[in-house]
Amino acid sequence: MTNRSLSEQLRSGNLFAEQCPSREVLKHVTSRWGVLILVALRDGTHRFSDLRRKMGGVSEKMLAQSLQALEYDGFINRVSYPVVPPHVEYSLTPLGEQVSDRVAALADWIEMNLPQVLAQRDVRAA
Amino acid sequence: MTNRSLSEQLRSGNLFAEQCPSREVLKHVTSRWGVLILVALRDGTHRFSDLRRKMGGVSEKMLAQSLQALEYDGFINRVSYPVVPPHVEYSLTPLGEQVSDRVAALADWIEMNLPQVLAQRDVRAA
DNA sequence: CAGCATCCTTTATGATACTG
DNA sequence: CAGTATCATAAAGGATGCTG
Repeated sequence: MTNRSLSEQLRSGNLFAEQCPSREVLKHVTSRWGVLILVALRDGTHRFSDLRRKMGGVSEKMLAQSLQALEYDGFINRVSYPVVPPHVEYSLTPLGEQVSDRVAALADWIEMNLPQVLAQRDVRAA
Repeated sequence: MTNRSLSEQLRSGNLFAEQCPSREVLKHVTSRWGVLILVALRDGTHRFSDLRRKMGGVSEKMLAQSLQALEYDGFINRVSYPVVPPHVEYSLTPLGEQVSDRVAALADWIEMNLPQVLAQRDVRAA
């Protein structure tokens, strides 16, 4: 018999291992702007400037950089139309939709439970 | 009639708003070590050094700092026993168990789908 | 053991200017 | 429009030494 649970047996990466590449993927997905990109793209395809307008506070540089990281991991598709002015569309890949489901579940929880969290802070501060 | 979906009506915070405090909560929860702490504590109460040993690569400083942020938000309990040498136990609060569920779902997805992600990278690099 | 304080290095992020 | 390049700053992270 084994001491490892089913989820442990199915696990191909290990976030608790210092050098595991899963940590880099986690970093991309949970990065400040990565989270917002993944959530925003659930509403469908977006252009660069649409995303930028939607996500309060991103600089062009960080948006481009975050998009590239997510594209690199295969979570988003980048389609460029060779017209002038340029037209580029970003969307979730099937793999991206899966992570996005999890990321959005977390993001939604935080948005909906923000009052409870802020209340907790006050309790502890008292 | 309304144009807002149910989830929008129930949303008390908005991560897309630049100054919304939900962004800080998200930062704590999705931070490099915050994620690992929340996942690790699902196995039950841990002492400081237990956590440190479990999480490959954390420094004392970062572990303490990350624990404080999560405690501040009310996600973890810190119980200190006034003995010598010191004995401190960390555990999830009910609120913490809820975020932890979402964080762990994301973490597990990444661990289990790491091969697919790495394969995607190769495809694009080719 | 469980930290905190300090100093130092590395990333992350931002502002600005420029280009196909 | 959709970026890239550069410069500058802030934040994250780490190493070391000290303490109740």
